[in-house]
Amino acid sequence: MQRLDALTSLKRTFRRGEYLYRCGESFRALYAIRTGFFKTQVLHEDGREQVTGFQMPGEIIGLDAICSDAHTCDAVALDDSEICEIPFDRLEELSRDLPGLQRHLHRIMSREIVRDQGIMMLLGSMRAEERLAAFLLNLSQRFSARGYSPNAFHLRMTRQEIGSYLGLKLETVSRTFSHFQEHGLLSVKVREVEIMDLLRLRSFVGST
Amino acid sequence: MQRLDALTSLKRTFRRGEYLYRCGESFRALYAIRTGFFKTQVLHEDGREQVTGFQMPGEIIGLDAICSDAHTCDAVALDDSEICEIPFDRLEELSRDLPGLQRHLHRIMSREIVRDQGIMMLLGSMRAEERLAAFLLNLSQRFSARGYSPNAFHLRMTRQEIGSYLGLKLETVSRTFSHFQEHGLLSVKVREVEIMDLLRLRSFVGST
DNA sequence: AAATGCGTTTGATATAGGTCAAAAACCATG
DNA sequence: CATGGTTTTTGACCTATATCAAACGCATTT
Repeated sequence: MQRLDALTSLKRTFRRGEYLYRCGESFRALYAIRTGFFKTQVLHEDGREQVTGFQMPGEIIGLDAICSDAHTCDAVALDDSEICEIPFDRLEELSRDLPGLQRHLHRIMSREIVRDQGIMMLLGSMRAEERLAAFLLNLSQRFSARGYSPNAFHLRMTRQEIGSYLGLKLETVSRTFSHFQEHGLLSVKVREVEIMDLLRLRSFVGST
Repeated sequence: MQRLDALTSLKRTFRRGEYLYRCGESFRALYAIRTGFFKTQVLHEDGREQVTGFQMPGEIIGLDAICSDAHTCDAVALDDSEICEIPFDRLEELSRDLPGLQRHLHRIMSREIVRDQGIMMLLGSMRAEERLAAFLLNLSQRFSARGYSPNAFHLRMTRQEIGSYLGLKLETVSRTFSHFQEHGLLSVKVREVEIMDLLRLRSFVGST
C-alpha cells in the first residue's frame, strides 16, 4: 500500500484552458483527476475537432496512449484542476504484485471501452433531443455519484463543445435546450442547468 | 510458453449467423478470432441496433465485458468462423508472470479505445461519403495486413449492417456506393468491392 | 460608463440524408 | 430450375439538422 501511495504521489495543477497533454506527445503516465474538469478531443488536420469525452474527479485519462506510446488526443482543463500523475511502467510493475490492482486497471480500461460503445450508440442512432437528454442524464448521474445534486449543476463546457461531443452544431444544442425548457423538462440559464423532470427526460432516451 | 499455449487451447467453430456471446451473458473469457468474420452490436430495447465493430482473424473480442463481468454487446459470426477461447482469470494470472504478455494485453485494450475514438470522429464529424470511404479504407488496410489484396475484397456484411456501423441508413450506403462507382473510384457488385483509385478515395476522408 | 469580445439565442433558409415505395438482383431450398 | 425470401438499387419526396446572419447577454478592459 505504501508502494501504491508512492505511485500516486506526483500531483500537478492546471489553470482553465491549459493542456494536460497534446496529441503526439510521448506517453509516460496515466492521470487521475483529483479536482476540476477536463475534456479530451481529437483534431482532424482540416481543423474539425471531435470532443471524445468530459472527465471529472476520480476518472483516469490517458489510456489511449498505451497502445502506441504516444497520446492520440489532447486533454484540456475546462476548469482549474488538480491531477495526480501515475507513471505507467511503475503501475504495470506494481499490478504484477497486486492482483487486486491488476484487476482494477483492467476494469478501468474495459469501462472506457463500454463508455465508448455508448457514445457510438448515441452518435449512430439517436436524434438530437435524445443525444442531449442522454448527455445531461449522464452528467447528472456522475455529479450525483460525487455527492453533488443530480438536478442542478453548472456546465463547464461551451455549446460548441457539447455539440462536438454529440455530433451536433452548437445552434442545434442551444435550440434543443430551449425546447426542453419550453416543455418544462428543465430550466437552463446559459451554463446553469436545473433538471425539473428527470423521469420525462429519461423517457426521451428510451432507456438509461 | 507452454502455459501460454495451454491458455489458448480451447477452440470452437461457429456457423454464419451464430452468436459467440450475447449481451448480458456472464463473462469468462476473451476470444481470439482464428478464421472468419464477426460483428459486435448493441441493441436498444426499442429495436434500434448499433453495430460497434467488424472483427477479423487475429483480433480479440470480449474486452467490454471485463468491467462488469457480463457482456455488454452481442457478437455474431458473419461467416463460418473459428475462435480460440482465452479464459480471462488465467490470462490475468499468466500476465503477472510474463511482463511481455501483460504489456501486450494493455496494448490490445488501449488499441480498442483508440479504434473507438476513430469511430466517434467518423460518426460525429464526417459526412456520408467520408464515412464510407473511411470504412472501406479501413477494411482495405486490414485485409492487406492479413496478406489479402487491399484493392479487391468481399464484404461479409449487409448494407444495413454497414449503415448501422456508420450511422447511416442502408439506402444511403447503397447510393454512396453508386456515387463512388459513377466517379470511377471503385467498382462494386453487391458484396464484391474493387477499389480502383485508392488515393482519390483516401483524399475523400479529411476533405470537404 | 462605454467599449470590446466571446458565447449564446433566435430566425430564415438550405440541404444532406431519411423515409417510403417499387423493382431488380441475388440466394437458398425443394 | 422454379420459388419465395432476402438484400440491393433506384426514384420521389420529406424532415431534421446545418448554415447563415443578426441580435443579445455577460464579463472584462479602458
